[in-house]
Amino acid sequence: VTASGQVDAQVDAQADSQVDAPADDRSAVARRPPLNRDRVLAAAVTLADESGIESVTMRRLGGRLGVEAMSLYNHVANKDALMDGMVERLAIEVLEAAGTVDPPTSPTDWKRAMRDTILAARAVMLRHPWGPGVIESRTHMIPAVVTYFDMLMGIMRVGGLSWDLVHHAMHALGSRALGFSQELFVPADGDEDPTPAERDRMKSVYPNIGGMLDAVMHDPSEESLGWCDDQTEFTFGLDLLLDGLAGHREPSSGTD
Amino acid sequence: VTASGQVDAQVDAQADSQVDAPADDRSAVARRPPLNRDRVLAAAVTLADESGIESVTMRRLGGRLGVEAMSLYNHVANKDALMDGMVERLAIEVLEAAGTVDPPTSPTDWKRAMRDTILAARAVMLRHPWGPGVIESRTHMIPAVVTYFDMLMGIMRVGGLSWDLVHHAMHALGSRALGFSQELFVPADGDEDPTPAERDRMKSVYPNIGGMLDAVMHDPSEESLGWCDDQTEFTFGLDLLLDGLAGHREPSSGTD
DNA sequence: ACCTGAACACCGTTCAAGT
DNA sequence: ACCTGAACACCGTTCAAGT
Repeated sequence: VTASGQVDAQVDAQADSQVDAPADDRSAVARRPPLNRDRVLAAAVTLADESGIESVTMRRLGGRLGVEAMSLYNHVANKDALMDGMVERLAIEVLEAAGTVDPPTSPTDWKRAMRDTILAARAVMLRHPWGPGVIESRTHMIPAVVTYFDMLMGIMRVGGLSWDLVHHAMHALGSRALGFSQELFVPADGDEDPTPAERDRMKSVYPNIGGMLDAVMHDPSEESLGWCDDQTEFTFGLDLLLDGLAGHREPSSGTD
Repeated sequence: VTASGQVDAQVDAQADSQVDAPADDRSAVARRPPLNRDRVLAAAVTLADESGIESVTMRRLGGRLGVEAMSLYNHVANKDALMDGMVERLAIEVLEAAGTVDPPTSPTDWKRAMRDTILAARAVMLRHPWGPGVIESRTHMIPAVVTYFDMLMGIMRVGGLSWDLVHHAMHALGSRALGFSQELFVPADGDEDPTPAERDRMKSVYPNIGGMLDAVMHDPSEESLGWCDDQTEFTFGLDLLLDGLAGHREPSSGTD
């Protein structure tokens, strides 16, 4: 009942690069480079990207790596530590993306820099849809995430915001600082726009939602990707917060 | 291996009100009022309140109700439907709390009404700490939650906000509309304020967080419950959003 | 109509044993 | 040092059987 049939192709290519003799199972195991924490975490991230976070089980992850589930415990303390490691990898990716954003060139440039940085983080999250859920399930800090937060705070300090306001800002942004805002009731992939009949029923029970549907769906304005373009909504909320924070700056810290 | 020892006391009192003869197990089961969906959901909410959401398993919930786990499937389709039902109960509690808030008395009163309503919802969430997590895990709409959202939208319409702005507002508020903003890395109960030594180490790795700790912890301003008073931070972020939305109102809709 | 008992297909995790 | 195999204590869920 071995999982050797599922040995990761990339790993094999690496290990077998200068070996062409067909090997029996024992030597295959012996030749295989020993697992390490990094390879375990990378495989977990890939598995979550491809099949969703619920498919990341110790047994299935072991299978991916050509190893029994129990071997993983040599490299991560337990499943919780595995999840911490996945968030760590994700945060490192966020830091890399954030590093390509132009730092603020003047105090009044802080809002642009915050916006670009957070949207860079968002781009990473869109590549790893399991990110938000796993991040919010963590109960203790992950260093790379803290480093990212420290970076955002540095941008705001350049903008002249007081320590107290920076503190409020981090709380007000919350998960938006990392580029996501957990959507309530995200419609399933298969869901279509409501039919007129459904809209009628909806309007009788929920008059305001009904009215909104009529108004917002009627004019699919220029560049919208749909009547609920997530990117548009995200940036709207983000700008609302950043503009509000700007209004709370000390008068002495200049205008913008 | 029966769970009859854990029969809910309240249920027994109800069932036995006019029966005083000691009964054997068979008649006890026969006399017990049959379970129904409402009692199952109420027990699940109580169990989650007392022992946390992770303790709500079909087996344990059955035990609470003096019934085998499999009996629950007569009243809820599966565990997911059970969770939906729990959110439904929670949302009904939110609607009750929101119903005690004064409706807006004038267009300019909409911000006050939104604020009071959302803070009323927040009070309910504080009584049910499992609420945010379970709500965010739901993938389809729960009617009572939609009713609550419709109510919020009604308040904004009284305030003269356009349908388009109301739509943006609901997205911008996100989970804040329900009274919570998922805290990233909520410190464990046992965690104390960082010691000076920890602060020094922190300052060298995270200069901005370190600076903030110095500044914000130094002056425990008047009425704060601590250097990270959740209620203060929640209302700060909420006001930021509501004020920002007010700024987006059509000029024609009056001043406030 | 409602409930039970046994079973199934999964989990995370332990432990002793192998190399 | 790293990996395996068997086992344990849980899950959600099914199914046939009881009343």
